[in-house]
Amino acid sequence: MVKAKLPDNSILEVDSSTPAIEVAKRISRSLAEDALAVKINGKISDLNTPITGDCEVKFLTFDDPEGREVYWHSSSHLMAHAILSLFPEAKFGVGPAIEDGFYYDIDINKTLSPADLEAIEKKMHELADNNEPFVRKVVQKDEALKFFKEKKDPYKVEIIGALDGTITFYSEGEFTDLCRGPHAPSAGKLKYFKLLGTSGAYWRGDSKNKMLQRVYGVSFPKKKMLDDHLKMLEEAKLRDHRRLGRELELFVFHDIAPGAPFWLPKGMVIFRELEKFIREELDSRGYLEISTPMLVKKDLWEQSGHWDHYKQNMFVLDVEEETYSLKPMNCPESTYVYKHRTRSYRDLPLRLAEIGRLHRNEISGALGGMFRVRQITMDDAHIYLRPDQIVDEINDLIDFINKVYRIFKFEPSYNLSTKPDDAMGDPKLWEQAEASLKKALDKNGIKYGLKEKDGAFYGPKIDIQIKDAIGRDWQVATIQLDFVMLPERFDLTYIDADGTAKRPVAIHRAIFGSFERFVGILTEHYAGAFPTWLSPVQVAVLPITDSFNEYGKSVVDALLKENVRVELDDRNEKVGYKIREWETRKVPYMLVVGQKEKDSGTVSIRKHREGDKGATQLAEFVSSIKKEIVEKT
RNA sequence: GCUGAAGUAGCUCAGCUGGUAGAGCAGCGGUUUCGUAAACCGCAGGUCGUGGGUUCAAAUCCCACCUUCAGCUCCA
Repeated sequence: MVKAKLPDNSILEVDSSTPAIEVAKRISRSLAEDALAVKINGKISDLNTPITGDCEVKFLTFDDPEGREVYWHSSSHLMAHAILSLFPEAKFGVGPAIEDGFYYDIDINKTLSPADLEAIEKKMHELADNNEPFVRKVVQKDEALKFFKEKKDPYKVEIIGALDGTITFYSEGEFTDLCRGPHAPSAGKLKYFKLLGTSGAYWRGDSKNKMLQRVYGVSFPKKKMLDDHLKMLEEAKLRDHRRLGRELELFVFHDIAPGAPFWLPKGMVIFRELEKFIREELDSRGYLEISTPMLVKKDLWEQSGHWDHYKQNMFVLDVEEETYSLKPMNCPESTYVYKHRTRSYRDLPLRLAEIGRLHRNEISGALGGMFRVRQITMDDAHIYLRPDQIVDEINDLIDFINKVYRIFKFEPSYNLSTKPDDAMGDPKLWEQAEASLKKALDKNGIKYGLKEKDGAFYGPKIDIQIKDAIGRDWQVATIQLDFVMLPERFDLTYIDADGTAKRPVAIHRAIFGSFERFVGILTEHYAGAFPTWLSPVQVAVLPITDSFNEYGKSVVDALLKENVRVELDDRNEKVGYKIREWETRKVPYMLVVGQKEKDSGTVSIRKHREGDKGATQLAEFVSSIKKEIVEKT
């Protein structure tokens, strides 16, 4: 008998060599039904893996991220099986589970059409109905090579050639694939699939290699889960900022300037509100705003190192015998502000903020709406400080970042990236800096992920991700410590209390990242229905007929006096028509005015998506909307 | 940059195998004066992404370029 310890700390005694699935059956029938794989002492294995000694056992279902991975991985095998039975000449690359589903890279002399995908999907259902088990088999390397050489599958042969140790095959029905596993017990567990599309992908991600076709799919054990997932994808499409940006007249793109938006008046209102907000915060937190030249000689970039490492992303131009570049980053030039006079330890931290226009020559294929542009406006800052000031400063930055994101109802999550192998600078400084970052995160009670060796060569960093209204993650803010790039390369010093010159540390940080990208994210996050403080038009006043235009005008004037962004809709249209239009423009408040309102000095409030809220005294509405704007709720 | 798909009116789209463009919405002009998501009538609007080629004839076929979209990082 051996003891299996379950996640709830209970112990189950079973005969040695009992397959894990039998343990699941003893726990509950539904668990045995839902289980996809098992984690034995932390190692994920197939359900029929025998339990040979005392161990901790956890069964993985679709509810566990690791269970989903198994599910999707098995689905990708099932898809490969279906593809092979429809297209026997297909050769296979790799087919892993990914964050939201799975894919398989295939080599086939035909571009797969949507109709092909449907056929594959149908075949997958047939194969799933056969409910063949996934069978694991350990094979010798030469045996494995022989198998795939006979199948004339060069990709698998290449993979096996690079493998050491145990090689395993998995078979499901007549389909056998090289695979580390583990897999779901049988194909029948795989119920609802949707193949989402195809794209090109180079073998091993290298553009020198042949391009394979990557088929993407997603699968779920319950129909509702698949439906919900597809609905979410639809929802994301409806929220597409490129479409909303045009419809709501925020910004447009034109062939004449690829990768750069034309900000329309309404979009510019949002831009300016964000700028105003961030400037108020900067002012209250001791930042000093600067503005540095956009066009500078290449000498600057040679000194900073960008000329060697970043030149392909820079716009370079020749002006009167000299080579210039549009700045792709603000950091090097901020050192000129630092250095324009001798700095004392009393000046530190010196927080230099710059809301600067940057130009980066992104390769054409990478451009995409506001998310990837060639011209960006960054809410950048460079903070110069003494090493002993790091903890306090990071602490303030975390507070700053949390405050900003709370306003937008984003959930931030933090990742700390530590010293990479090719790091520069004093190892002691690195140690101290990483400890400072950890201390600041802990002090704020922040749970964070650790990305070992993922820091920049010049210092460790904290990256902040946010989760939007439909659960998507975005990388936005960053806090990077820098001992080398700015301090060393630009030979920055301050005079310490003892009269000697010392080297400061620099912090690069951004909170929105870029205004362009951030406005794109906000547009999708709010699905275009911006909160009142950001909304380009905050109130629309709708007189019922033109005999109330005058009263409407007086309402507009009262709001204008309080700096509310208001428009009077005095067109010759029925009120239903006006309401429909302002609803589609996602304006937060509509004020309907007619005889009743005129007589009583009131307005009838209609809130976006909520409908009629009844009549209120004008003065009361003015003070409540002002409160809402000031509090950014 | 690479692979694939696409580009027709401000927007969404129709226009089959070649015979020189059409709808809805938006816009403009009128009629209507109306109480919470679309009143009615009329008008105007396009070098069919750009350039070249084939043809008696090209939105349609061919080539090049531009732009956009999906992907090119997830590693049996």
